[in-house]
Amino acid sequence: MYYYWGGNLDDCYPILMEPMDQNAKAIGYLIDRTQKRLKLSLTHRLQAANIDLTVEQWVVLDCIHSQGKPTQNQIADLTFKDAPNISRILGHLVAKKLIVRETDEKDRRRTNISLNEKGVALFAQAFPVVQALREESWQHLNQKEYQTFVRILNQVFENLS
Amino acid sequence: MYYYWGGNLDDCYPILMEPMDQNAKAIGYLIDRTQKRLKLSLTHRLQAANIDLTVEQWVVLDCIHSQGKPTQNQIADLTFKDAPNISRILGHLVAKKLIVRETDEKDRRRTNISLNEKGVALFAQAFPVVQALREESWQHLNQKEYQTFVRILNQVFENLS
DNA sequence: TCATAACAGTTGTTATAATAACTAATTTAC
DNA sequence: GTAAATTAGTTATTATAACAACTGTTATGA
Repeated sequence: MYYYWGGNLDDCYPILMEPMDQNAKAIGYLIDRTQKRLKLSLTHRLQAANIDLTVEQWVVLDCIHSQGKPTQNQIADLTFKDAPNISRILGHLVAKKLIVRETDEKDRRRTNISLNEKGVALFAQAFPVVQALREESWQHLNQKEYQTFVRILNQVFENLS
Repeated sequence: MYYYWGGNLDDCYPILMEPMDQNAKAIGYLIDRTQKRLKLSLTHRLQAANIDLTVEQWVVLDCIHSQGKPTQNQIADLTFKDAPNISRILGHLVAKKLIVRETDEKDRRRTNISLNEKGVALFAQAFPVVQALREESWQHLNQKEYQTFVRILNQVFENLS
């Protein structure tokens, strides 16, 4: 039997299709819909809080906040996005006057990114919203389950490296 | 302590930031990167097999295959996409001559979707590719771990309903 | 029955994802 | 020391995601 990526799981449970290898599971489908709902929830909460940030913009803003003064490539690596997307997302953040682009003195190919005052303020405003979502998303689950979940998720990640 | 959505997890392990509620975890970040890699893997495998389908087009094609003759709204519900996106994805599938749109006789608002011969053939061609990915993504993990994973993932999903 | 609400689908807009092709700066190798 | 390769970032293109606004069809209710 197997479950498949892309089909109806009938109220969260996989469809039994036919006798087959038990190792073939609809991981993609299951992950996809939860990821989609998490992202949409954050989008709505940011809007409800009158915070003018998309989820992706938040991810990048958060990355810059945690890194201090990363280059665009560093942001790309850390957020698992590619260079063109980072370039454009940073463009939006610059347009919103949240960050500053500075050409690196030693290597003029590089651009160092940092939050300005408004960026720091918006991060502080958005963080509690994100934090609340994290807590709610993890309701009814304990520390051990979290560890198991992370281990399995990372195993899947590694399996495809 | 908490882990955060959007930041560097340093080789798959969460960053320790400060003493805090243990229930706040970077679920979004962890799910996001694995989902992204799964999707990219399938994209590359379909390309390598010379199958002209995007992942989303595959998901919709697979849904139609499993449902027989769904309406567009049914496809939207089953794939967790919205009506406009389904409309456009179906547009691509029609352009590729893989599916047929038919106005419902009894309710002329509805459009019934079905695979044509070429669509069935392409499904048959793509399915083993998807199946192989599913098996590989689940390597080194057993049935019990799969069940645990699904349960936790669906709990997170429900937490945000 | 006729106005109104609900429903199914389409079109337009903005943002993200992935790839390709490009410029400019720096390193490397001969 | 200079040509070639590499690296950092940008721009262009196609597809998807989410939302708003729209057309056309069916159902509801006074």
